[in-house]
Amino acid sequence: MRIGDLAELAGVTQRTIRYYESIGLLAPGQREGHGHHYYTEETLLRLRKIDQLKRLGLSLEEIGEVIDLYFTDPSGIQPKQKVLVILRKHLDEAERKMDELQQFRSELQTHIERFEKFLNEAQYR
Amino acid sequence: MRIGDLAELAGVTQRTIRYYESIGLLAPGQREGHGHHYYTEETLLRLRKIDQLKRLGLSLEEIGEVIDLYFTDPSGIQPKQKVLVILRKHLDEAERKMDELQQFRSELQTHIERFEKFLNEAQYR
DNA sequence: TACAAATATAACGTTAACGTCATGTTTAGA
DNA sequence: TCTAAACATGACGTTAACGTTATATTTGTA
Repeated sequence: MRIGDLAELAGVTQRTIRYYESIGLLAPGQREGHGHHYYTEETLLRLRKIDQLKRLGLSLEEIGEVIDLYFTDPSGIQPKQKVLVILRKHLDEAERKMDELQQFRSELQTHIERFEKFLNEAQYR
Repeated sequence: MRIGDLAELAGVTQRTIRYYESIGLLAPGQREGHGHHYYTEETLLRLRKIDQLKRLGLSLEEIGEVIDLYFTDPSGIQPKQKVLVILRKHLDEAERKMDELQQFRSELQTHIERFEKFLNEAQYR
C-alpha cells in the first residue's frame, strides 16, 4: 500500500510517517527508483505499536530504544545485556508512575466527594 | 524567603518560578515598591504540588485548572460544576493510563523473561 | 559607605513532534 | 495520451516549558 492508505489505517498523517522515517523510527517504504514508496502490513503494526507506547508517555527516542523488541526474535538481537537494562528502566518507571497515579486517583476521588457533599447540602437548604 | 531559597527548596530554577508567575500558575511574591520579591511557605507547597502533578503527566495548563483545589476550601470556589467536570476528566484519564501501564508492564516482563532464558541457555552450552 | 552577591527584567535560544505551505514529479484511469 | 489525484522533497512555522545570556537594580555586610 502507499503512504495515503497507510496513514489513514494507522490514524496518523503522512507527515508523521515521513518524520518517523527521517529519525529512523520507521524504515522507509520500498520503491523502484525514484517513484512512490510502498508499505506492507508490518509497517502498519509498527505504527500502531509506536502509538501505544506514546500513549504510555514514552518519547519517540525512548520508543526507538525498545520498538525492535516487538518485531525481532530474541536470538537475533546483538547487544542483549543493554536491551535488558533498558527494559528494566522502563519497567521501574512504569511502576513508579502507577503508584503515583493510584495516589492521585484517590486524591481526586476525595475532592469529588467533598464537592458533591457540598453541592447537596447547598441544594437542600 | 527570597527567590533563591525558594528555588533551592523546591528543586527548580529561578527561571521556572518566574515562568510560572508569568503564566499565572503562581502568584508573584510580595514586595515593597520595586525591590525583591518575598515568598512564603505556601508558595513552596504549591511548587511541590505542581511538580507532583507534572510527574503524573499533566501539562502546566491542565495543572492550572485544578491546582487551586489543593489550596482553597470547597465552599469558596465559584464555578463548582465546572470543577467537577475537570476532576472527572482527569480521573478517567488516570484510570485509562493505569490500565495501559498494567498491560505494558506485563509485556515488559514477558520480554525480560524471554531474554533471561535465552541468555542462560547460551551460557550453559 | 562601598561593594560583592543576589535579584529583576528583557530578549533571544532550544528541543520535541510534528503542521503547513510551495513546488515539482508519479501514477492511475478516462 | 492526457490529466487530475496522489506522492516526494524542502523549507519555514508552531507550541510547551523552560535555558541562557546581558544589563540594570537592590541588599546584606565589612
